[in-house]
Amino acid sequence: MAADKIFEALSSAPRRRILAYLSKTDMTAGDISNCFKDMMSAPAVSKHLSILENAGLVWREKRGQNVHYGLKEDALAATLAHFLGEVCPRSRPLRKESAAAARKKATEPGRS
Amino acid sequence: MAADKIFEALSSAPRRRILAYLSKTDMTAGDISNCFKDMMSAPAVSKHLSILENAGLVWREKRGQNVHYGLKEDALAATLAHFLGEVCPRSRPLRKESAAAARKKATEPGRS
DNA sequence: TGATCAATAAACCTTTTAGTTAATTATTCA
DNA sequence: TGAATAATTAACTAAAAGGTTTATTGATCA
Repeated sequence: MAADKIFEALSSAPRRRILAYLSKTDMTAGDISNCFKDMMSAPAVSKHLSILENAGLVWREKRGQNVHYGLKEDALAATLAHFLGEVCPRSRPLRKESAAAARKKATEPGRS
Repeated sequence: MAADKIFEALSSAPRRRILAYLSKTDMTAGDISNCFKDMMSAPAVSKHLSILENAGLVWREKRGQNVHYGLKEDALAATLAHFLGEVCPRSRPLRKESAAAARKKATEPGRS
């Protein structure tokens, strides 16, 4: 199931931090690596990125020498909203609203 | 941080399944263990329950020989809504609504 | 009062995760 | 073309997760 990979990906604080960065702007692997330079090596960051990509939470695109990463908001919002709807009955109205937002977004242009 | 434990707790499919059960009704440890009887032993389920409790996602109460468990919806909803607000800008309206719902609930009677 | 049952704790084992350094691939540019 | 740079892959290690079986605790009841 897709949600398995997504929740697994979200279980790591560095990975959630990467998602937070990418929610503000797209970044290259090097940019992201720099944010963690006093915490872990570039290959470690690269692995986190591939886990996020594999979970469908980010896109990646090679441009010249660099690799750019960006957030796929909808995948994240849809999974969490679905889960909330399943587990928190009171949140079901939220889920509907989120689905509507996702639908609206899907008709707009742009990546992700 | 509290969110760390919560996301860690959510990264396991059996634990998410337990939360889904508890979203329908409170259950004893034995009830829950039964739902997993062909997948894992009772001590394994007990460990999952203690992880969920430690993350603040469920409450537990000993009644006679049994231990009853129940979902703490608000903790879950608040954490996921906060995270969504942080990472998915488009979801911020949802977050506000969720906060309002939690506030309203807080003024009502009842456990959790 | 001691046998039984529910639940958890302890001890242990195996697999997975998360990091490291060194090696590789692909691109740029002097 | 070949030196430098960005990013990833490979090989390895230490620690943590997740399961098992056995032992323990505490409540019930014949």
